[in-house]
Amino acid sequence: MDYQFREIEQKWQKYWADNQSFKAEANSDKPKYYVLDMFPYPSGAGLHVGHPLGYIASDIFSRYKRLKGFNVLHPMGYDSFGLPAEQYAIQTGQHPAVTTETNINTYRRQLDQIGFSFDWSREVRTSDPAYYKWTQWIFMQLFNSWYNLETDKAEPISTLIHKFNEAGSADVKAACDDDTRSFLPTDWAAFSEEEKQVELLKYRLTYLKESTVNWCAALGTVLANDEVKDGFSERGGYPVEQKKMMQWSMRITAYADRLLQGLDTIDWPEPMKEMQRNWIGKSVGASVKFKVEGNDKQIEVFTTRVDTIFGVSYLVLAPEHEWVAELTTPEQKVDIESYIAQTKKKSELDRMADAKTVSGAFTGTYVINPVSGERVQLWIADYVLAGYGTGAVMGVPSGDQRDWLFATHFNLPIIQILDAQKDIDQQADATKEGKYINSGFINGMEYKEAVAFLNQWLEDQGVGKAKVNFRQRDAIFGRQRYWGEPIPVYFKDGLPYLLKEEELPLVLPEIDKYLPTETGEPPLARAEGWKYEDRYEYELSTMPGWAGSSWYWYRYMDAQNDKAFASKEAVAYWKDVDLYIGGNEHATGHLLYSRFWNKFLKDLGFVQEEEPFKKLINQGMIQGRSNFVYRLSIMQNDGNKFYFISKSWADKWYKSDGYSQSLINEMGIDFSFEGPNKERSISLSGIHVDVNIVENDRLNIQKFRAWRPEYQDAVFIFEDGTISSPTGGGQEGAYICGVEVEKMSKSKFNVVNPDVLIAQYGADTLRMYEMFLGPLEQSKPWNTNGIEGVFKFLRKFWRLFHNEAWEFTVSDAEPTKAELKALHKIIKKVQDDIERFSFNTSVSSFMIAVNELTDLKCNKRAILQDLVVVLAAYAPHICEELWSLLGNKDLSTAQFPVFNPNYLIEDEFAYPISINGKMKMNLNLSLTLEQEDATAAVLASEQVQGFLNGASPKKIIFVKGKIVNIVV
RNA sequence: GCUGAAGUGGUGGAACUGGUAGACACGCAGGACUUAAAAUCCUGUGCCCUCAACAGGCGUGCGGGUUCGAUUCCCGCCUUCAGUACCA
Repeated sequence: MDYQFREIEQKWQKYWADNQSFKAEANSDKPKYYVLDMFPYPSGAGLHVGHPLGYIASDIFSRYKRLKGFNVLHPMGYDSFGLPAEQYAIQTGQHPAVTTETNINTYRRQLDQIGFSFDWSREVRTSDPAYYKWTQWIFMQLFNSWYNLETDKAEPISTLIHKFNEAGSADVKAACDDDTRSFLPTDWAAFSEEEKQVELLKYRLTYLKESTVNWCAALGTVLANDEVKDGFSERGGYPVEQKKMMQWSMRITAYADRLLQGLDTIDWPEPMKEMQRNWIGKSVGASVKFKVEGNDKQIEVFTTRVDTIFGVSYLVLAPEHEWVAELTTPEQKVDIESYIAQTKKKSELDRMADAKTVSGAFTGTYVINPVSGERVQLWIADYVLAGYGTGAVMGVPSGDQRDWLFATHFNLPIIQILDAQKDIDQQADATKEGKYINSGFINGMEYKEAVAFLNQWLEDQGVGKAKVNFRQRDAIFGRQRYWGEPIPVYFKDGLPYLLKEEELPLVLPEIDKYLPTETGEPPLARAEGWKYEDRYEYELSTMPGWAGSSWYWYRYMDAQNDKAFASKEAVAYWKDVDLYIGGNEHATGHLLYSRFWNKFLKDLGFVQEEEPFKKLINQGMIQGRSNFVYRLSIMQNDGNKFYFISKSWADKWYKSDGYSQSLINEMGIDFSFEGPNKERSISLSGIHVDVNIVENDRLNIQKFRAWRPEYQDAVFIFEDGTISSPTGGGQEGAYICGVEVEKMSKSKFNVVNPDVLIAQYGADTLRMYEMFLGPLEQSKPWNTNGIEGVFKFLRKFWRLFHNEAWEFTVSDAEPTKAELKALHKIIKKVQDDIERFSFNTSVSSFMIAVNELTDLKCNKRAILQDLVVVLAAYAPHICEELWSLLGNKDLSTAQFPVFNPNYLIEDEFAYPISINGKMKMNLNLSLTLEQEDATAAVLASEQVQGFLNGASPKKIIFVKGKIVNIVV
């Protein structure tokens, strides 16, 4: 029979499901291999053709590893809490759990059709109480922990309490809030329970604190920094403002250094690591305190160039700095206030666009440089950010271009501090070369010496010290939304307390509608009678979207466990993710938070590895490829007329800059409008057309007529200039559409649904075609143009096993040398390609192999059986069918054929002969020949002599098995 | 501006450590089969000159360099995409 992909694919998908063919073994002698996909948020739109790209790649890898003898864990699940379901619930009143369930079913159906080897017995859903019980449990562990800087890890809060009891706060080195109190053990003992809790909260790894948050009024919730783009919410694009609120936070900054160091130990794409490094933003420098003249305040600044401190000619505060009002002299008050008013008006976007213009205002106050005792002016300026460092900066115009511009603009002194600084009257020179001048006690020193000396000096004087600063802030961990994990906390006397472990999960209560209350409280406040022990108010925020995804890979290891998030044995066996495939949009969100929670869980001994994802691959984005038809509209006195003109005519139109009578004549259009503004009554517009009725940019006229009622009688001017008959029918020319690459979206009619392609070509073709498209990591527009080629390949492959009458026929004859060579070439190629994630090149190689074997008319079992296994990871259905036709069972338990290099050994090679590096001809030479004999043979060739044309070779390069180059 | 990735035929792309640039596929053109179309199969296909073949010239964003030999290495520049944004 011909290749019947529909029946074959359905048959084997059912077989795999019925037999649980891809269930990972819990205990196995085989080495483990864990392949993870970033699990999807099940959106209402379902999968488009871009989503499965990474899943296909990881599936090929998983199936390959299985054939190579690994116990493979390859699970799938759903990140099923999230805003869209809730927005939909607000609009329709439908419970988000219901729509989520529907969406998941759609996803599952679509995923199943593609033939993935997921172990569905381990499926997880973050919105399932059996799952979020453990998300809540981890939250509780974080609440019950503090970060000990001495041991450099998280510890149970009990060890901190023990320290407080024994020695008070003195010996404690912790990652904590800035406003912790100093106390003796006797003070601690005398604290009330409430006071103790207040103090401990400042140390906990998740804590409640009044913080400035990104408040999005339109979404009614706070957003994390990585959910805000240019002052607008990433989702929806609503304005975001800064607002002070009591919020749960995660003390991720405690792990900043470890998150940074860990990057050097993992195999991730460099850009991804770089993004995380930038996000964490570590800078090494010093903090220095400047005394304010006539006030007992000290302004602390952070600098990465403490060595330039003698060059300070002014100090700047951020306009939002809380001391600004107090430190402004009465004379300057008007200036400062008008400047602040001015900066407040500027949105964040304006501030960015304005980066080049210098602005600021003098407070009238002076501060004292602690190293020189000099008094310098205190300014405010919006180039200083309140949120970074201390919100105060020292200005060193000779060494920093921005400071130089500021000083020049406001006529402040520019002091040279290094003898190597050049042209500082033209611009700043940030060199670290040379020796210090005008720099008091560091005069004559060099950079390294000066930094070390100053850091020590500042510390001795108590006016500063070496300091490391991070850009990263603690992560806000609460959303004023319904569809998320409830935070397992209740409040007693205004203080937060955890639920008992056995009270988990704290299940989301039912509410009447999914909106904030009239008083602005989160939706959970609507839940009637929802109180802890019927008395205490629960926390009304829910967890942010990233909570459930920050540990899910552990749940897959032991998904049904109700005693622990995963058993110790399961964690000990699977350890970490060997290969993680997903998009790079999660660089600073999910991937950072996951590493943070992982390190925390490791500190407490729940998991074993410092890093959860050993190797990471980013699949590129699939963009949409939109098609256009060009509609020529003619407004005439007797009504409007429309012509759809094919692409080359549209091109001509645009080239002639619009209206051209000669072009209109050429197209044979009757355009008899007379009067003024003739050219304005005719216009051309490109209109998006559904890509599903276009094939290879050629419009399917009939489908187009049926697409929209108004196109039913459309008139076309085809590529060859002929005009369609208004009623359609008959023989018609080609209408070619225009093309543009855009985001894949419904409104652009460029969404390609995998279901459609699977119906037409089958899952195996889709899988291979998605890989064939290009390197996995590259972004590219989706283009269905080449899919036929892949489908033809699979038919050709099928054909190898069948005779002219489509009867399954294989021979048991001994394979020839050429056949073995073709086979072993592909074995090696696929092995190498998969190991380096170059899936596109193996698809080409499969085509070559099948072409070769077709030419050889090979239908030998000895060859084809191995070929089936080699192709199995890419096109599992057709291979499983052929495998069973060959009389075998369960391809998933087969072994990948062993490559034998002997079959590839050649005794001759067609050497390319080049003259002066230009290839001229090929010459067959024995591969046993060495330099001397080979060159002799080359020169003896008549053809070579012909090319030399009498010239005598100066030198002959001979690279065995590669090339001969004759230099004349 | 900074950081990162990329730039190869009409198109997607290949060439893995410097060694035959354009594999494989799409598209296109021609042919076979067919009453016809579809499907299938065969042939050709980087560009230029040439009726054509032979031969030749030019060709991996641009300009240089290293080398017997560069898509690959080095220097400078241009363009596109992504991330980031006054980070002290």
